[in-house]
Amino acid sequence: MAFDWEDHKSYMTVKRQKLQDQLEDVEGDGKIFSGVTIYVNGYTKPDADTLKEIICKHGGGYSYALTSRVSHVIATNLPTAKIKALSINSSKVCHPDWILDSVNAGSLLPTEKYELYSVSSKSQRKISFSPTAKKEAGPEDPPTKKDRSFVDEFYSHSRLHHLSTWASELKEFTSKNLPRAKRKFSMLSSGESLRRFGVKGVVHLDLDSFFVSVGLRDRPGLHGQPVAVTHARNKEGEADTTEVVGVSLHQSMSDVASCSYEARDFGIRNGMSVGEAINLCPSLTFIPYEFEKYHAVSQTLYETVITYSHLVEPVSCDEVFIEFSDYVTSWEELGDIVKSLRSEIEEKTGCKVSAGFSHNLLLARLATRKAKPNGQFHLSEEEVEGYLKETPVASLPGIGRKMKEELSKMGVSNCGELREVSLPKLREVFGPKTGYTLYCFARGIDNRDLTTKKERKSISVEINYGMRFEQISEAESLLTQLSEELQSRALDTGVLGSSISLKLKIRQKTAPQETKKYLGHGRCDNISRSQQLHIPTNDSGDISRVAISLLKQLSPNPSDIRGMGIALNKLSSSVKGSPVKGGKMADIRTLMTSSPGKRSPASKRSLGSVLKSERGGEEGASVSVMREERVEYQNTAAGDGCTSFESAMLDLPPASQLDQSVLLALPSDLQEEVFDSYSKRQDKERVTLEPVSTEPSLANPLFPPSLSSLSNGNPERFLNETRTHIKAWVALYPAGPKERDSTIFIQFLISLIDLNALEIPRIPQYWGGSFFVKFFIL
DNA sequence: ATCCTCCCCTAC
DNA sequence: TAAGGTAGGGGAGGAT
Ligand SMILES: Nc1ccn([C@H]2C[C@H](O)[C@@H](COP(=O)(O)OP(=O)(O)OP(=O)(O)O)O2)c(=O)n1
Ligand SMILES: [Mg+2]
Repeated sequence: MAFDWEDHKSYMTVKRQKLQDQLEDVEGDGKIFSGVTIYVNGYTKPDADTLKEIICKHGGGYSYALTSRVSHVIATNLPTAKIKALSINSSKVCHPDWILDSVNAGSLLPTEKYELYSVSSKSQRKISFSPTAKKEAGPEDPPTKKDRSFVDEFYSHSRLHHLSTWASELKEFTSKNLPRAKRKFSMLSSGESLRRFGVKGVVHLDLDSFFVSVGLRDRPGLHGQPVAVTHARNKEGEADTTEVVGVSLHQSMSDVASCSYEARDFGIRNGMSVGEAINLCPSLTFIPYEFEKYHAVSQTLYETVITYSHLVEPVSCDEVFIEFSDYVTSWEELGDIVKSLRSEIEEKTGCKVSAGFSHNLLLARLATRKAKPNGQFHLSEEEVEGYLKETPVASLPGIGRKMKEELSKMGVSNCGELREVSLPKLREVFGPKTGYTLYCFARGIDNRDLTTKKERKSISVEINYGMRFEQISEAESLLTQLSEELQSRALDTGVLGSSISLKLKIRQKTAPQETKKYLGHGRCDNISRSQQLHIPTNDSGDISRVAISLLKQLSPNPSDIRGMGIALNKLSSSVKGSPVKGGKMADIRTLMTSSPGKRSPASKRSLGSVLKSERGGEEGASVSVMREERVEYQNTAAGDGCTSFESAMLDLPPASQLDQSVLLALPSDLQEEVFDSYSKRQDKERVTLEPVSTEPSLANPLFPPSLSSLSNGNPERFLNETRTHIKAWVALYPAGPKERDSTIFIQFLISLIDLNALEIPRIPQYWGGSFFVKFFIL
């Protein structure tokens, strides 16, 4: 066999990388973080253990308690009050990125940009405390493994969670940095470039057995062997690891996240269980996850890629599309660029990359399959037909287990056979869109343009592992934790949701209590229900209130719950002054008549400093301050619609819109009350009040008040507090509130209904018309 | 037609 | 033990 230059080269690269790592280690020892001792507060990314490992490796100290030794507190997200409390003993409170970036930079970076209370700090997330760990973590109460919440613990070990998180991050990174990235090549005119043929040059990059490749950087002895990344452990080719359970590994249901190509020769595949894998290859070696390393490699991959083209479409942490149409004159030239791109990435990350390229996204992707491992392949226009003919349909993106099965029933297993099926037939079986896509893909046709940024449509949190409840209250408590996690993510991404949905996995009747996978979900039915809001939110209190209400509606048997998730849908932006795409300034009429769940208009304002000053010093102050940072309510500041107050009361919410779900959740006597007030109302004449001036109303920061600032559970206090707010609000207007302003109040009441805040004061007279009237007779 | 809700499927 | 998340495309079937 001829000398394999590629292999030799990669061997050298790895060797170099290894040397470099060792050098870094030597340099790092006692260097970067000498004199630095950190204390990690709460849940961070990376987690406390990882940070400890990093800091110690680079000469710093780690403390389990906030002692005087501590020079820096590390936290990802903290309420302002807590930051102040933590920083009193002159230690700085910094984001973990300070540590990561310092390591990357090879020197101690100034903390300035990473201090949580500084203006430039990247995010201010609220920490999610679990019910069991919500005690203040003070100096005498260091965080331990034990008081980490289930949610945090789970996520820190979940590969799929990391995969999703990184994908989101990289999408954000790309859309933010792509426009201002310094590029290696300058664009050609469309007369010179590939475009002169009316053709695109699309490259698809994908790291080879990503997790394994990263793991093997530090385990050169395992190169060329069947290796898999998994949580299950026995040997590792490393001496000190205990050979725990030779036999039990055969039954392990732990997933293989990634396996080497040598392992694939045995039939092992990503996603397989360890038990299956070891049966296929008893000599398979398992190595552990190293999430932070994967993260760093992904980051480097994307930093590198965006210097090659202004057209980059992120796919995942190890996969990306790049369009070169404007940078090359021929496919040969593109091939050379791809070669250098691949070696640059391998040089920087120590991981091998394969690349496929062709004239559209589909074919570039298919070409990558042929290129792997550690190669590149150009699928030319002439080759397409022949190549596709033998390509199994399951290789087409979007065709998975189910559709492959479905096609197989039709006698179709490769693209050549798929071509024989008529378009109408495909549409009949798979629906209009899917049918058409199949028709095109079978022919190598793909007219999609590469998209560099896509607007997020939803944000969600879910756990379908380890869910075992006896009481419904336990499930509710978990929903509360998930709500906090969701709030935290919504804050980070700057979104508000107008729709909240709850998703449950419920054990199937015939499925056994004990799942095959330890604490897995087993065979389940999925059920979901959503609730529209009139005012978008990112508040965990709002979210959990709605989620729990939805849970009650779905009324599952607590012991059958195997998974739960919450999603925010119909998103709008919470960033001040940032216009929402497609958003219109809402006039009163629009607001009054809009269905719940509609996107919020561009015009927004925060509760702002007035709310803060109004209640500063009161017990609820810190809550409202936090809320102020989170939620910015939409306003009715602009527009000239004139709807009478009376008609507003009559029109909103239309009976058809009054959320059935909320209604049904009420005791039946309350339901009747509500129906009653609706039916009475229809008989009434519509009364129009004084015409209202069309000038913009006084900016009103008092309404609506923060729900979480009101006394839930105590009807009398609730009412009184709300009255206080109304009085303060009215007092703002020398000549009394304009009609339009009262609509804000109406909106507020509606939102109370949305959020089930009114479920708490279970007093019939608060409901229906009398409820509204009561507020106005102050 | 088009929209909405509740799914199912797919990909990493 | 094991860490089965998450976003998006799209279909079925009903309401408008
Ligand atoms: N079921 C899966 C599939 C993938 N991954 C993770 C581990 C993989 O390393 C990474 C990238 O997925 P790929 O599909 O790109 O697979 P690999 O990179 O491992 O192999 P290759 O791309 O060479 O086929 O995502 C996972 O955890 N579980
Ligand atoms: Mg890969």
